Amino acid sequence: MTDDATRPRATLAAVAERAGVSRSTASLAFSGAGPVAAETREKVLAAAEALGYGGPDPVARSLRSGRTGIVGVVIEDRLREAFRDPMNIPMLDGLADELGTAGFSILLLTDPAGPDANANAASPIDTAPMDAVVLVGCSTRLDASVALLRQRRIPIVAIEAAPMEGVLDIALDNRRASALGAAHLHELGHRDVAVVTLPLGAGHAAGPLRDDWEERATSFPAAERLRGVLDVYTSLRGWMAPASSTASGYTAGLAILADPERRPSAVIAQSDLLALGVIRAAEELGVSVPEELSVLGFDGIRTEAYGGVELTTLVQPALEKGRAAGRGVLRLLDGEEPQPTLLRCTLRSGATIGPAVHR
Amino acid sequence: MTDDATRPRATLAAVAERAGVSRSTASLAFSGAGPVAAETREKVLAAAEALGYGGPDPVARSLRSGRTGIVGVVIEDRLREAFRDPMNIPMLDGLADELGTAGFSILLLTDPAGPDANANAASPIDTAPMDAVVLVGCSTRLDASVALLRQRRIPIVAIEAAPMEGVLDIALDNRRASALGAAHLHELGHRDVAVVTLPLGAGHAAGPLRDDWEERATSFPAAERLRGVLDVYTSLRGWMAPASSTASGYTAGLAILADPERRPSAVIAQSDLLALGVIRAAEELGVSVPEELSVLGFDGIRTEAYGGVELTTLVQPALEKGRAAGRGVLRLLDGEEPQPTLLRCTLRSGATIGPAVHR
DNA sequence: CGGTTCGATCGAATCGATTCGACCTGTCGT
DNA sequence: ACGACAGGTCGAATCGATTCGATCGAACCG
Repeated sequence: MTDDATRPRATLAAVAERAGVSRSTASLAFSGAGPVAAETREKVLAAAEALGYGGPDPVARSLRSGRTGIVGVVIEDRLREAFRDPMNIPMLDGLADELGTAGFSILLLTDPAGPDANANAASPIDTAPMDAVVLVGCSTRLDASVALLRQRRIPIVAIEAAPMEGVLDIALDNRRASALGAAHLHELGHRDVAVVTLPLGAGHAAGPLRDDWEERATSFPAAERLRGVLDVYTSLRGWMAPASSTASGYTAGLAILADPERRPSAVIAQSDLLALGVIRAAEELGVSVPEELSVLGFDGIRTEAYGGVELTTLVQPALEKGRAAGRGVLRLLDGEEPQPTLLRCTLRSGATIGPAVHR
Repeated sequence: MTDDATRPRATLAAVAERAGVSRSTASLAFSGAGPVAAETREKVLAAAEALGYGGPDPVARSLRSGRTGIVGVVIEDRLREAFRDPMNIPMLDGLADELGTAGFSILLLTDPAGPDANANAASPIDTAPMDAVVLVGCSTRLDASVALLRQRRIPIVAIEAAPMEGVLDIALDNRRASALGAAHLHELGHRDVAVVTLPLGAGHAAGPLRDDWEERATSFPAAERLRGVLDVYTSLRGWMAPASSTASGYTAGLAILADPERRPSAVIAQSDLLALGVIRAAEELGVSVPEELSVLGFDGIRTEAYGGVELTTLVQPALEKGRAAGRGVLRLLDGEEPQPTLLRCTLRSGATIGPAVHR
């Protein structure tokens, strides 16, 4: 193998010249489109080998064909945070699966700098080469970039975002599911219930939920899940977690259960990680679950890895969410006009909910 | 905003014409390189606005400049598997952090099809546009692709791979660290020890470790960690897990602890997830840790999210691993010749190791 | 045997920008 | 008042491929 790093990279033109054919023929020999005599192809391949030519330059090819084979996935967080949410992984997996078999790769686009970012600095979202974009849990902070993408005629798919014009929506029935769970608790007699919400947006302080939460919320799914609970329990105690994690759930749990006199009979946690944290707090305070306290989760994580409690929770089809987004991307790239998708969550009974006890 | 989706995307040439300037001037107006009269810039920007021009095409720009702003990260697994390993997340985070501030984005490249893949089908690894590549836990299956990357003059950084010519190596002292942990157990009097290894490669069957493991191993870090243990305990019982997960650890634990007569005094698990699984198996069999059984892990995950056992384990600097790789990429792209990095793991004492009890 | 068709190859246009060198026009210094 | 210099603009080459239409022989068919 000729592997001379000093020599400049060979081009198709050089290969063609060495093989004694035209550039067009050399191109055909590589791409396989169009008829090329076997002998000619051999000559071209031999010349390529001799020159250390590694095949056509992807960038040049993209320029001509108008396709890069890249789909951007915008995750509005540091990766660390994004992957702490266990739902993002099967979602990405479904996305990668659907896109991968169609020959596309995923470009990870994170918000390079927080809310205080320099608005003038071009972010990769605005300048990366890609054929389409998937927005994951995106807030209004991205509005400018979304407008630019639209202008660049780049198809956009949004997962669990507030519906936007010209953006294919892949949604979960967060509100309905959340209401379903709440209704279940209501049927079991629970009247004094507390909710631990997901972070509603950067403008909020973690802690007791403020009355004006709705107008200040920027996270669509977080708000929807909360609305679902309020559809059933018009008034209740709320606590906003700073993140979807067991640690935040633990803190919230301690706060909610602190005063034995004012202890609710059930806690609705708007993610399973939060629920696990609440349960740990209850254990520590000597409150037994589900006898003295019912805990409802949301997401449907495999709890086996987290210590084995069998959560009662609303299971979301995370893998399918990613798959649906992937299929949406492919359809859009094919020039079709796919319909928005609404996926349903289902209540899975575990061992963390029981009838309300009246004290 | 003019947002006419029917009209073809505007080009810089169209903008220039409408503004009554040459293409070169229009280009300068956008890029900011070179002197442009304020008035001219205004004209160009106005024309762009009117035509719905979203800025220079990234692909064309890349072709000219030779830079795409993309770094490929090759993860030889489905994403699902890759992200199940908790060490990959801080690693990726460190990588994204270092690369992101330099303006690069990460292209996720997974092995599109298993070992049975059609070797002729061009994979994204071979055809994606990128400036550099980071290999994560790569086996010999990628050799052909690596050769191609080298031919294309694309800088390559490998994390925890067997050292390769022309590839910048970012390594962990897996063997030394593993030996360190084993030596610690030895000092505490443990003589009868079992090891639960990471998957050594596709050719192996999970279960009792076979004598010929070394020649068939394709996972470099897995093999190195095992060698480290064997540096101290020249002979011991081995069990190869099919994956680094609590479930696999649990299975391994049950198998190893099944016979009370042949129960080892310590188990060396070559990842923390495996260790947690072993501990759960021990709990279930009524074997108390660390009184009756010592368990050593490897990695240093935050166990708080997994149920709260404080593992004694070898902590690897996962974030720093990613950072080092990121810096390596940047140096290589600057034409420097960075040195390979060797990062050290440290033993962190938790509550899962105790002195050997003699029965 | 002439015309048609098919297979193989080539030339040239094209994708959408960047950038170097040339050119023109004021302005400043002496 | 003249040469130097700097700012502003433009033309043309360049990046590395793909692809359409044209060309040229050879085979095939009636």
